[in-house]
Amino acid sequence: MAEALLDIGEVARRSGLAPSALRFYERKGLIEAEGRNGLRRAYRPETLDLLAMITCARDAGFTLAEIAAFVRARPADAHVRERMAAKEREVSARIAQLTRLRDSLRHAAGCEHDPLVECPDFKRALGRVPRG
Amino acid sequence: MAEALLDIGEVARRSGLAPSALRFYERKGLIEAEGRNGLRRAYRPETLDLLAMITCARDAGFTLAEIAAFVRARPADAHVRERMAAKEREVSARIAQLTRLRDSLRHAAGCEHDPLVECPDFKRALGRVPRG
DNA sequence: CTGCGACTTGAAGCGCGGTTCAAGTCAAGG
DNA sequence: CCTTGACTTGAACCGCGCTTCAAGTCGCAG
Repeated sequence: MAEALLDIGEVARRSGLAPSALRFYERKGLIEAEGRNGLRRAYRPETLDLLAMITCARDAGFTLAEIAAFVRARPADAHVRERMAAKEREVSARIAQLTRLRDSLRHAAGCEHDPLVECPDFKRALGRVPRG
Repeated sequence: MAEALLDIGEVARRSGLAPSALRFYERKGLIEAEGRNGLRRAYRPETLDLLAMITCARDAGFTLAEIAAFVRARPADAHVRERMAAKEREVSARIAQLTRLRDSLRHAAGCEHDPLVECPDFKRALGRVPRG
């Protein structure tokens, strides 16, 4: 099965990540090479799925350290599961916030207020009136 | 009306941002002080609304430079309006992505796969199969 | 053997979004 | 007057997420 392994260059091309980024992720414990072809890192094909998940989570605003914790998670690890559940709540909150922002942008595109920022609808859509 | 202006300290307290951040935002063109009390920056109360909007957008993943462009936008500025519309699409895409991530997390919390990352449902929920 | 080209390493550098610092300035109070 | 305390400044520093660089190593073709 050793021939099934992918060279770092191939993984880079297929994942859209730079080789330097892959090595960086390895240092951070996000991925690991299964072996080497000479000096070249050789990755299992599943690593591509893992990288897809990593970039998705990263794009979603997770830090690489957080992602590393997920990546190493095993089902037995109730502790990590709880962190996942907490993250789910975080993501939900983020979605709600982004939804408000989207609505604000949608309104702003057709609004006539001069310093757009002071449009009452725009402000209301953001829903933030802490106590200022 | 000069007495209606707020000291930087007050703005910092009410907005939840550090004074250093407010000065940083000023350098970046996001906000500006209306005047000074001695050396102290004095802000108009509306600045608090502006800051609420700024932090919202920043938390949503916009760069300060992007936000600065919005902040300076005027209704006549069709160019900026288009960028807002484009941003709205971006935000929508982000919401969709986060929704997928949330569903993945939700599933992961109860999944039995050992390296969680390799759970087929988890992967499918991420919906990323570019061509790898 | 001698290139060549794609990889290897560690270390340095970068852009972002700030914070922290030293040194200075101001208004108010004693 | 002198102190106090909150501000002022520019410059340095920080953590993150990488990229870039110099120098070295490998497999393969000719």
